[in-house]
Amino acid sequence: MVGVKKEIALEDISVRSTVNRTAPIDRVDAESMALILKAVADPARLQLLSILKYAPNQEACVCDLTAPLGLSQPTVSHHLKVLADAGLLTRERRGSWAWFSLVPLRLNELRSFLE
Amino acid sequence: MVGVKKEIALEDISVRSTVNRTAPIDRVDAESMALILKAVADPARLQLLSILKYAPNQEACVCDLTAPLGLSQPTVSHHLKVLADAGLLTRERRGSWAWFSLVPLRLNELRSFLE
DNA sequence: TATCTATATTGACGAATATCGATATACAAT
DNA sequence: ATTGTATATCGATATTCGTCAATATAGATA
Repeated sequence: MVGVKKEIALEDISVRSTVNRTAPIDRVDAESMALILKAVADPARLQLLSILKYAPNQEACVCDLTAPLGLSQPTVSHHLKVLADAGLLTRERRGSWAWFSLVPLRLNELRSFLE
Repeated sequence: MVGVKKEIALEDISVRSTVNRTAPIDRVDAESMALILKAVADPARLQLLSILKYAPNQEACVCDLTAPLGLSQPTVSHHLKVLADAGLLTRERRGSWAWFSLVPLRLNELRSFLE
């Protein structure tokens, strides 16, 4: 498994985590939630989410995001991919640009998990 | 700075993160929030928080936590320290035992940050 | 005191992560 | 086709993280 990138299977989280709990989560559910939380638990990625939230149409392209973060273009691209893989952003190509948007439903899952 | 353990300064987060935002968070605030999110973004620590939530009095000692997690005692102790350093748990000694409790206020900060 | 038990700390290890420069790819426009 | 721009991927590196075995510490009890 060396060098194999882990992608998040969205179904793993979406269904089980939103159930009203009556008992502690098991390891499987905990690992699913940890995946989405890890995606958010980074200062650069928190800034990206926050910038998108306050952006017109809640969307932006990579070129608008490198400057406010003070990070290189590859690094910003990497963080956007992590967020997209976690289902928190969607990516849409328009000409040369890649536009990223928030996925409110996914963010709600995060919120509702924390009750 | 090699080998120096980072501890979270609770004041850094508690004040600024609960303010109603009108603009994207800056790097400093993002780093503060990332600290508490990192503490939560681990399957073992999510299980610990969840177990405590459903425990009588929302508290438990280390000896009750190693078995359900399937991890060694030092590892569980480590995770509890991470959560306590993030202000999410309090530790109280009673005789030989160390009892850990949830800090609801701190968990609310986490929730309210995600709006 | 000595001993037992519960918890914390240390030291080490492999795995994962954040970052960048260099490069590849995709698309647009000449 | 060529050139230019925007984005993605690759390769490397330094750092952080999760885990355990071994050990240390704290407190209870004999």
